[in-house]
Amino acid sequence: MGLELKFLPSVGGAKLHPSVLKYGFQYRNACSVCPLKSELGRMEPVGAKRPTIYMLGEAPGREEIKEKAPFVGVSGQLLRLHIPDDVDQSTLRWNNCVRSRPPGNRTPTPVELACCRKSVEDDIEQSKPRAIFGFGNIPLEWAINKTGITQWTGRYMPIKVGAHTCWYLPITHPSYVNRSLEKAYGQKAGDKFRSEIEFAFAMHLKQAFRLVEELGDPVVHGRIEVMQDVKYDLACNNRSVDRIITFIKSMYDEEVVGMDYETNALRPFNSRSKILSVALSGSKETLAWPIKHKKATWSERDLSRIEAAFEDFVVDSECIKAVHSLAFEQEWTAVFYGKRAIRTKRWACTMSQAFILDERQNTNRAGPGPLSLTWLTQQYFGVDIKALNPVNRKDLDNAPLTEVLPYNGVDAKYHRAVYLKQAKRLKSEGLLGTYKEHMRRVPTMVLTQIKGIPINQAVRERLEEKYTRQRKEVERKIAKLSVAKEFFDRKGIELRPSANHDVMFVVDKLLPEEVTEKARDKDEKILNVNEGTLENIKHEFARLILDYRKQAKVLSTYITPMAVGSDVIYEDGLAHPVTQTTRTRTWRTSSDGFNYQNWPKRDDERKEVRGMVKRKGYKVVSVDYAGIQARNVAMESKDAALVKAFRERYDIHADWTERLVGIHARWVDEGAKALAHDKKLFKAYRNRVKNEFVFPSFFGARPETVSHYLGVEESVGKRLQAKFWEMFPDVHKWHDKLFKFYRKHGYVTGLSGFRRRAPISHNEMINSPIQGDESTIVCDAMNRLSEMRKPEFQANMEIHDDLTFIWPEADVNKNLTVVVDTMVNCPFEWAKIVPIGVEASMGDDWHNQKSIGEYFTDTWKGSL
DNA sequence: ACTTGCCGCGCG
DNA sequence: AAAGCGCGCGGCAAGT
Repeated sequence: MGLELKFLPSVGGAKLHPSVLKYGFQYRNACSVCPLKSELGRMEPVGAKRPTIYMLGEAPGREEIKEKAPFVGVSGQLLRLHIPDDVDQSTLRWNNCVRSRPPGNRTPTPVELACCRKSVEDDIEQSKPRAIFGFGNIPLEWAINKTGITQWTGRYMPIKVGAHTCWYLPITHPSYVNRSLEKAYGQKAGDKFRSEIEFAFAMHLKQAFRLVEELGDPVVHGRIEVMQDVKYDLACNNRSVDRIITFIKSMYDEEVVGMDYETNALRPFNSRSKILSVALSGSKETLAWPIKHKKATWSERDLSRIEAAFEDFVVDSECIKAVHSLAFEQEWTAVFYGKRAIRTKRWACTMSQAFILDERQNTNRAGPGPLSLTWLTQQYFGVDIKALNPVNRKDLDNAPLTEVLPYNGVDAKYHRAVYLKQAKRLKSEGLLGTYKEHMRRVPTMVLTQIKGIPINQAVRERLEEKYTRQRKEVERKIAKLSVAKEFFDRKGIELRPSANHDVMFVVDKLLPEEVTEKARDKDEKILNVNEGTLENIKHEFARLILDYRKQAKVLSTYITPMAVGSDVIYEDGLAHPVTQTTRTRTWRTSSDGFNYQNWPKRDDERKEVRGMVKRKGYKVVSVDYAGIQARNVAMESKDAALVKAFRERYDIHADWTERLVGIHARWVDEGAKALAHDKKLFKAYRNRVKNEFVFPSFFGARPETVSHYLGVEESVGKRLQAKFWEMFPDVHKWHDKLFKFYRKHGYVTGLSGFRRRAPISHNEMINSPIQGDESTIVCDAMNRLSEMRKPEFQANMEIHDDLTFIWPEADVNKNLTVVVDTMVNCPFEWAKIVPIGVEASMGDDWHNQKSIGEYFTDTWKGSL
């Protein structure tokens, strides 16, 4: 790496921050070896000698050096603008992680940071602030050796700087706010914030000042506190049995017990899957012991005694069992100790707590995020317990027990500790009810995961053969095109239809005149080669690429991964995808490895892949809520016209199709004439109105956008939408109300009580309650069915508005009656404002389903 | 060899 | 021309 270590002195003795240790650097003579030593004007910290808050930035900029004061440039002005008026600024002290200016305002290097560290640490140690506000990623990394400021902002944690313990509050850097303004759009007139990022920044800053007043004294755990009272027993002899069983028995009397398994696999469904060790943690002591770890030398009899005692504990004990990622722990518990153990109400999940307290996370980012135990221990105890213990997590079975067991024990101990911290916060923030509703989902989803999805391999093989053949045919056709030969001549490699890079080259360089205006942006540039672009290219190549993608997508995403021996098909022949409940920012579930929620359905040919979900002698029955999101809009807005529409079965879309023709006949040139007598055509136009006007309007689309969708002039779209709001005024008012609520509280919430926190865009504000309520209704029905504790009412799949079951043919009527009854009788008072409807379809597989009935709350008589 | 980011596209 | 929202996954390119 490019670290210039050669000029760094190597002297031992001083207490070093890990990031400094990493570079083998010592503090002595720091300034004389600093790469920035020749830069002009080293800054001194300014402000209060004994500050309440220490404002820590990244490095001085040009203005700061000129004025000899930190935070006076553009970013500093923005920051000062948002410091609440009631803050006494004479109690602040200002400094940067690097005190000289890196040339061109570049990010300071690790060496530069290391050089300044001692001086900044000393200053904090001497000035003893109650809290440090760190602006941006650099101070965050400086403080806790972790990055990800957009996810850390708005949180807080105890931190130790030198000998001084205080709070650390990460906040985004004001320059990030300034940059966000360039991209911001749709600002409301008279709004004091120029973007939602700016609003979030101001809110987090205000909240930080408030927190400093409210938080108690910070406590940071070091290695000694982490390991304290963590015991383990690896002797595997008679005395171990007594000790472990006595300990397990003592846990019955605890209020809260931390619990943790170490396993050799993520899922318990294969014969090699085993629980390696177990740890329980009570108020006084934590104990970890081996189970099936390679190095465990239990006699069969001794191990079965321990297992029996533990099973009794899991099934019978009244204490709260606190784990991290309950779904994971319950899957293993159910498979190894029985399903009856997981429906007790005394489970707690620190990951779910964290999700309810702050759902913000970047699901695209690899590595531990805000819901990980790593983050939580950092946040609540100022320590990363994973970083303290270097055991190889990926191969615990081959790690020595002297590493596995302490690791296991520390985890269990902190499950308990983090649980207690978060339980307090949930209570004080009024989120216990939301947490409880969330926790109901976990055993339900776990039981669905265990139930699994049957994949018919004969169907799969036929599909694989078919689509492989079709893909090859398209490949051959593409290879024969002259542009493919030209591509080879120009690039020296064969054209790969799967490489968009290659497709772009052909489109851009070889077919420029084939590309219609529509496929270009205002600078005549082709921005992408997606479906929309390729459809507008009048050349065989574009058509063939689209065809190729269809075949390839279906194969690689849906068919090939379902093969026996792949990582989604287990030894039982079933797929066991995970239905995640702590992932989306709207309270929907998501489906993981494989994603059963996005299997083809709309495309007439490719939807046949659903035929793989099939079990001989069984029927696949899907029951979906009809138009649930539009009903959610009615529930949220209580708009009289919309409510009436649902009660009287008035078809909004059909109505507005006719109105649209009235206002703008040109839109339906041929359609206008057909409306009266051509049912199929009318349906097509109704569909357009539904998807391009009615729904987008409910969900916050601007008139410009719906105009574009419909292909009418903006003035027409504007007029049309104005009329639409005349008909549904309270929907429009509800949009506005959401915005006001958000600006007041910093989050939006649905009728179900979940929260989505800043920063969020205007349309996200509207959408989140809709999706949240939708999910609450569907998952509640799924919960109530699951809680009947009969396997037939445990859904195989949940897809946002749909529950799917796989039943023996003879049982369908009996079972479906119960499912429909449960689904239409939604217990939430807020949902009762409109009738809810479900539609059931049935088939021999998931593909060949036919509608078998529609049932509504207000007409349901209790039988099919 | 592995991670990360982007694109493209499947669903509600 | 076009931001209604929410996801997961496969392929490729580029970085380490």
